[in-house]
Amino acid sequence: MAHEAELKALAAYLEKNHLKHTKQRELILQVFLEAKRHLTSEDLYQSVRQDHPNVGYTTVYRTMKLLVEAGLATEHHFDDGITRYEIEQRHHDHLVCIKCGKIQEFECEMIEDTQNAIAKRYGFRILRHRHELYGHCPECQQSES
Amino acid sequence: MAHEAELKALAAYLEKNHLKHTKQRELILQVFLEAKRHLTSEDLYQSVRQDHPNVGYTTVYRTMKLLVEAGLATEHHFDDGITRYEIEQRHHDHLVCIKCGKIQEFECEMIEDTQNAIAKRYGFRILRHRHELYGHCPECQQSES
DNA sequence: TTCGGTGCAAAAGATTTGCATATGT
DNA sequence: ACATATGCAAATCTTTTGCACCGAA
Repeated sequence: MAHEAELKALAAYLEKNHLKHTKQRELILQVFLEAKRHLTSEDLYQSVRQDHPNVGYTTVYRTMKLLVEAGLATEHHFDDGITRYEIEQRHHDHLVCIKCGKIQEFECEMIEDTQNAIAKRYGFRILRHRHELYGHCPECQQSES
Repeated sequence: MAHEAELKALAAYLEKNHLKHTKQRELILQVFLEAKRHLTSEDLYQSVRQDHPNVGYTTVYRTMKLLVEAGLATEHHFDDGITRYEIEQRHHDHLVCIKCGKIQEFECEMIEDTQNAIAKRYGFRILRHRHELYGHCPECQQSES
């Protein structure tokens, strides 16, 4: 069974907060970690139900919130307004194809410096950010007339 | 009556597309332009209803989509997932206070250059982007213990 | 007169909540 | 045993749609 580290992190978080370690929570975390990134709640629900048809929507929603709290997942709202979850990992930003929906991640430290300068100018204390570039991916450019 | 330019732009758009120039459309545009930025549909609906209690939600939603089409407004999805509209103007990005909700706009050309470099690396053609910094505004930092 | 527009109510989609039951601790 | 978690159904919230009626072109 994979994802030892995450399972341990979940257990630690649950214990620390006097919450219970249930089959469902572990299961949803597993499915989430195994799946490709940027899942909607619906995606997760469907995947979970394949093996465990008795799990409800409610539990998926509640568990994803919990995983975000525990620092194991992050929530994203891209421009279509649908909530997506992603595995928490090193910070990065996104290139989103508005034709096929593909999401490409990228990292860029140079931008982070610039952000700090902007924040200072307005007196903000930055805690996090989003930086998303929308356009056409290479494949979709090919299929353009 | 203010906002001559926008009203004219609306009229031109309507005519070009064989759509009708109605009281409601003009009214909603007026309210939108007069209000402070980053309005939700709910905000708009409430404002419009103050003077014209007969206007329906439906019309507000439909009109805002139309204004976006016409290039008079832009749609934003910040991290709370609620759709907000903003007056279309020179491109800029946002600093969002996650305590009081204040939104500060900023512009930064340097970042744009970096974006182009990233896009080239992945072969994307960028059409638009979002860049949002989340944190605490100066006022909210003051009131921190 | 004709076709698009409006407003209501109902539908739809995503997410949350109430509650009785089930299950970790 | 006790407190939290679960799953269902119902409730919410935001946005969209169907439809009869209204109004601009």
